[in-house]
Amino acid sequence: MTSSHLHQTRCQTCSLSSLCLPLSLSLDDVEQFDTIVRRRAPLTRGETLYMQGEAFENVYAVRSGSLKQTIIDTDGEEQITSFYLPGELVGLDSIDSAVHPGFLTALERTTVCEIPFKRLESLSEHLPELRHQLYRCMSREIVDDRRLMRLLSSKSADERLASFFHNLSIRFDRCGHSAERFRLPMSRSDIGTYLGLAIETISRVLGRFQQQELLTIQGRHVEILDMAALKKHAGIIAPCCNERRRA
Amino acid sequence: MTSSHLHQTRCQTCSLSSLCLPLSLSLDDVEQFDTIVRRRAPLTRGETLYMQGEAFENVYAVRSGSLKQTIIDTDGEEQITSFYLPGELVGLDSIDSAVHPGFLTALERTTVCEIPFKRLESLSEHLPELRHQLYRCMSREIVDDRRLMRLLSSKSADERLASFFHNLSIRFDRCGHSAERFRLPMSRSDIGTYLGLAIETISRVLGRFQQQELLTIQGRHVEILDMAALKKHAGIIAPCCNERRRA
DNA sequence: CGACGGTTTGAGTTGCGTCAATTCGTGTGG
DNA sequence: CCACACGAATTGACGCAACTCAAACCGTCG
Repeated sequence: MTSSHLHQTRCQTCSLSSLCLPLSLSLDDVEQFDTIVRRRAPLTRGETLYMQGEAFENVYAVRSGSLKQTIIDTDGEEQITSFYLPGELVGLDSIDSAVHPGFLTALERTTVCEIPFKRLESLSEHLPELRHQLYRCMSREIVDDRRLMRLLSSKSADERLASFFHNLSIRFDRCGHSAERFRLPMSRSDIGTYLGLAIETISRVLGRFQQQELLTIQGRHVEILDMAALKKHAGIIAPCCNERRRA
Repeated sequence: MTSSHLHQTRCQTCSLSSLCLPLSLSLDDVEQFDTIVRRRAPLTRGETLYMQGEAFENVYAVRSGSLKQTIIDTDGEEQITSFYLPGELVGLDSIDSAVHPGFLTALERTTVCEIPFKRLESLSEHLPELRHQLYRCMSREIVDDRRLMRLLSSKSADERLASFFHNLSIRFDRCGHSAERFRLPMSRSDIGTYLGLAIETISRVLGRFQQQELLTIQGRHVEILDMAALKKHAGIIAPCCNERRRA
C-alpha cells in the first residue's frame, strides 16, 4: 500500500546521505536518525511545503526536485531569497521566531524528508556529530547568504548571472547531475527576483553570454561551454566556499 | 593586577546576559557557562579581532563597543557584510569551513567575551537550553541576512538608509541605549559599502532626510525625529522580525 | 596655521528599469 | 490536426536613479 511505500526509503540507502545531515554519523547513529525522519508524498510543481507565518515544526531535506523560498514584505512585494536543491536542508531560518518567514514552493515534482525539529534537537543531545553537522549546516547557510549579499550590493548584472550559473553548476554537480548540462528548475522571472534584476535584463545578459559562447541556453536547458570564463566573469568565486565544505 | 581585573566580570552580573547566550539558562547553568568564557583586553578602534582565513577557534560576544566584518573578494574588492553591537554573537559564520570568512575589526574601543567553540559545543551537550539558544542565534543571523538581501536586491537608496537607521535604532534600544539618539560607530563610507551605495549617495540621502525632518545628523551624532515616518520609508520593516524575538 | 581624513555638493555619465510591442512555446478546444 | 489563446521570453526605445569624477568644505590634530 501507498503509505508503507512512502516509508520504504531509508537514510541508510539514500544516495544523498553524504550531503545531508547523516553525513558524519556512524551506521548505528544513522539508524537512530532514520527513525525520526518522515517521508512525504511528492509535491507537484507549484505546491507549497509551508506558508509564510505558519508555525514551525519541521525542517526538510530535499531528496529530489527543487524548491524556492518566497517572502512577501510588508509592502506586498514578493522576493525570492533562496533555491533549494537535492541534499540541502530547508527551514533552518524558522528556528528563531518559531514561525516560517516565507513560503516554500516546489519548482517541479519534488520529494522531501520531513524531520521534526524538536526530535532532531533531542536526538542531537546524544549524537555530537549530528549536533556539529547541524551547526555546520546553519553556518554554511549564513556564509552562502553573505555571498549573495555581496553579489547584490555591488556587482553588475553580468557578474550576478555568471555567479548564479556557476553556483548552480557546482550544486548540481554535488548532487550527482552534470556540472555542464542541466535543466533550470526556475523561470527567468524567478532568477530575476532572486538576483534583483528585471526579467528583461536577464534575457539580455543571457543573450550576451551566448554570443560570447560562455554557454547555450534554450528554454530551460543550459549547457556551459566555457566554465573558466564563466568563473572569471563571476568575480566572487563560489568554490572558495564550496571546496572547503567537502573537506 | 590587570589579568585578574579582566576576569572579574562574570555572566551572572552582566547587564547584557538577557540578550546573550546565557539568555534562558538557570543560575547554575550560567555558572557553568561562565567558566568557559574568557574576557579579553579591550580592542582599540581599528584593531582586528581576527583576520580573514585565520583558523576558527572561538566565537565572541560583544560586551561594549562595536565591530564590523569585512570580506575581501577574489577580485580584491572590500565588502562589509555586518556590524555587531553589544549583546550580539560574532563568528557563527566560521563554523562550517573552520576558517574565518572575513576580517573582524573594532569600530571603537570594544570589549568582547571569548568563547572557545569546541568547549561551547561540548557544554551544549548537557544544557538543552544553551543548545537551543545557539540554534536560535544562528537562525536569527540567517533571517537578518535575508532581510538585508531583500533590501539590497530591490530597494532604493532612501529605503535602504531608512531601514538601516531604523534597524540600528532597535538594536541600540535593545542593548540599553536610547532608540532616538545615538552615536554612529561607523563612517559614511562603511555604511555605503554595507548598503551597496556610493558614499556620495549616502550623503545626499541623509541631507534629504534632514530636510524632511526625519532625523538630524551632525558628524556621527544621530537623532531620530520621526520614527513612524522613518519606518514607513523603510518599507521592509525590521520589527516584524525583532518583536517576535523577544517573545 | 597648515595638512589631512572624512564629508558634502555639483555636473555629467551610464547601467539598468520601465514600457511597449513582438515572438516563441505550450496546452486547449473545436 | 490545426487554430487559437495565453503565458513566458525576447527585443527595442527611452528615462532615471545612482555612479563617477572633481572640487569645495569641515573638523581635528600636530
